[in-house]
Amino acid sequence: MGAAIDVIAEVGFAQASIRKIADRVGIAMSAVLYHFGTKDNLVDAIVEHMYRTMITHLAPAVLAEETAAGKLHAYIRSSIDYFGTHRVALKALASLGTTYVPTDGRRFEELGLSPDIAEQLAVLDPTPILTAGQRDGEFGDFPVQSTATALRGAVNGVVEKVLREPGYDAGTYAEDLIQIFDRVVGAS
Amino acid sequence: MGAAIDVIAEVGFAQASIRKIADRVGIAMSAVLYHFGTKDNLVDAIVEHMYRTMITHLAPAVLAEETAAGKLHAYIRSSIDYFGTHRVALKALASLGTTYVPTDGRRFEELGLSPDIAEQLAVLDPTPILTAGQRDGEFGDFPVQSTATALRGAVNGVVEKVLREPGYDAGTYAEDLIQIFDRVVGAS
Amino acid sequence: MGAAIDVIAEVGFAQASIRKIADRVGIAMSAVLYHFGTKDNLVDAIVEHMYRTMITHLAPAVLAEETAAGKLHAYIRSSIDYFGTHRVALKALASLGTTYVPTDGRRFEELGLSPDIAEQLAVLDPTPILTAGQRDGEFGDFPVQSTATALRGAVNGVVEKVLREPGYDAGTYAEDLIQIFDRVVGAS
Amino acid sequence: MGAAIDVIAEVGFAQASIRKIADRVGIAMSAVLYHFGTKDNLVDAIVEHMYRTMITHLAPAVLAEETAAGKLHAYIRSSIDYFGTHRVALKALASLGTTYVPTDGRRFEELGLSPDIAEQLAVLDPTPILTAGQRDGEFGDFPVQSTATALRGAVNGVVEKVLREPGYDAGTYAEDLIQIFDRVVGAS
DNA sequence: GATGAATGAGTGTTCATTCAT
DNA sequence: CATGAATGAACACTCATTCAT
Repeated sequence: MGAAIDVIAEVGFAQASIRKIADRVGIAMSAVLYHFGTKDNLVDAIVEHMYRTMITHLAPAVLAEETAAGKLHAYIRSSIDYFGTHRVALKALASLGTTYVPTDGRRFEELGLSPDIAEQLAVLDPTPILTAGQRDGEFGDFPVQSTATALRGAVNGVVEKVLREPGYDAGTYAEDLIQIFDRVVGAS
Repeated sequence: MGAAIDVIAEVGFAQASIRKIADRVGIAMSAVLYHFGTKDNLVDAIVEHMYRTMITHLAPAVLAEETAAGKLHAYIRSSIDYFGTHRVALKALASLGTTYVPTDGRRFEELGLSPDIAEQLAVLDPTPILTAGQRDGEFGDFPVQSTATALRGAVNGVVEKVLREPGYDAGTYAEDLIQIFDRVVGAS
Repeated sequence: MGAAIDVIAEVGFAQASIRKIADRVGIAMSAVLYHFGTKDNLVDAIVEHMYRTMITHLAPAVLAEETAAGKLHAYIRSSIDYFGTHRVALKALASLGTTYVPTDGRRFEELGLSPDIAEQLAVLDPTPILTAGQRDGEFGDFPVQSTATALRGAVNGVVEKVLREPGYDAGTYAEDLIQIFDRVVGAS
Repeated sequence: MGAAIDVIAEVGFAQASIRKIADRVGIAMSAVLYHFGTKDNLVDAIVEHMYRTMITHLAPAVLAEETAAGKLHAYIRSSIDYFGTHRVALKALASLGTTYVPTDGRRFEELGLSPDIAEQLAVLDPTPILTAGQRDGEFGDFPVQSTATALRGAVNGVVEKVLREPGYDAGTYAEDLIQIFDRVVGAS
């Protein structure tokens, strides 16, 4: 699976044949299919694996914080840190997201989403943080939904940057983003 | 080319064979290759066409404004308006961006970029607007580069939203985003 | 047709498409077919043209001689001279001979052979010269048929040489060959 | 590979598609590509196989002889014998030689030439035999290079004969050729 | 548990030929 | 007289999948 992610990131999912993946590990192509049964299953497994990795990176940092501002900062910092340190996996996921169409009816977003994952995945959504902060008077007045969307976009924007400019300093961007969104939510 | 964009948007570039594209128009597959010569050329033409459409949508609105704030607002409004009204083309472009690897050495970003297009394309980058606004005292203090990246991310974020939620109200998001970034740049 | 010969010689008949030939002349591909009707007809015309060129090169020299030895020497000299000076046409003919299979039932040898050509083409066969020389006592004892075959092979051998070694000195080979076959036929 | 040779001989390399070859064996076209990977590789394998067959036919007979005359006679006899009994393979090789252009940069002559083959292949060249015979006084005076070229041409000439006249008696030609070239080299 | 052989569907591309203009 | 558009057949090649071993 590690090899699969590497290959997908390198050549894109469209060109990532099972044979190439197997060759990288040094086993026979049919061995891959023996284990996963189907290419769809392989993709499923990959996506699920990525979700889990992401969650274990992000969740603890956010949950450790008490205040809404703390959670917000942790969300931004750990997300961007994760994006900065997992470029290969990210590139693979980006390729999958726009390329792969499951043969069964499912949409891409439903892949690898066992119920427990779906639950924990909520941590990747800043909306609840913003809502709570506003409700508790910690934040000022601002449009919650749109700000959440903007925040997610701004965070994801670093992916593109990072893929295009290998030397990009994601850390600085994270701190700047914290300052920017503090201003937006009017953190007191 | 319209058909090609549709097909790519629907099934993704990886599954968008020339045959499927031709079938949609009702002509022979070889007729497509007769006109474009190569699948690469077809992609080139598509990308260039999209860039042109985008530019004709965005540039006039931005250039019509005098003040940096005006330009910023126009940039956000027209971008999101374009994204909201060209979802299919956008999905196709997204698929191309992550899937397509030109057979010659060029990188994806260099596709369809005749010099005149590259020049005009600068209007899609908010950085010069922010820089000018700050220099002329119209805006306050904020990290220009990171804000530009965040803004682009926030704007692009609507693409994802719009693709996932067909009924999404992009107009409201645009106005919210204007308000959000006014606060960030400290527009006086 | 000149262009056709050039193209065939350069890329071989298998890769010599009508379009490439037309491009070289600077006319439309369909114009070629307008004149020749069919690729088969084009090949026919080419082969016939080559035969005519060959005959006009070889026949006069041979016919000008009175004695069998003179004819033999002229045959060798003019053949090899022709091969040395028409390498391109020769290469094309070689490619055609081994590649082209007429769609109608005819064999390759029957191509471009109008009756008048077939008649004159006899001059390319050394057999009658050898037979006459032996009958008239000018030559000694030797197996006519096999010597004719060997002579033709030896003469044709220069084609291969000339194609492989661009600088090959065909003139010397011709004189050596005359000496060699004088010895064989026991020319008095 | 046997089937491939047959097909190439019958319809010429240009028309010898992988599908036709596979059909003759009764397997799927993709099975051929599974084993050879590429049409180029298939041709490589064929050419090498032919060289090996040729060498095992010719080399022993020539090497068994002690004298230059003996070697010369063996060369002529075994070459023509091989040509007479391997007409199909020969026709295929002729077609390949004039039609096939390797996709990588190699020239046709470099195909299938592993070093060991190249070494043994020297036996197909009569030049060393002639040189040695002249040096040791066994042969008289004659132009070595041109005679070698003529001899090779004369030997190859039988291929054409044999392909055009299925009943041609190659054995007699071989004996005649021995007699002819004995006269040329002035064998004592 | 793992593999190599084999396959059929599908890919982009080339080509000679037709045809309306 | 000549052309550009269009086509169907063929091509080499890739791929996920099956299956006997």
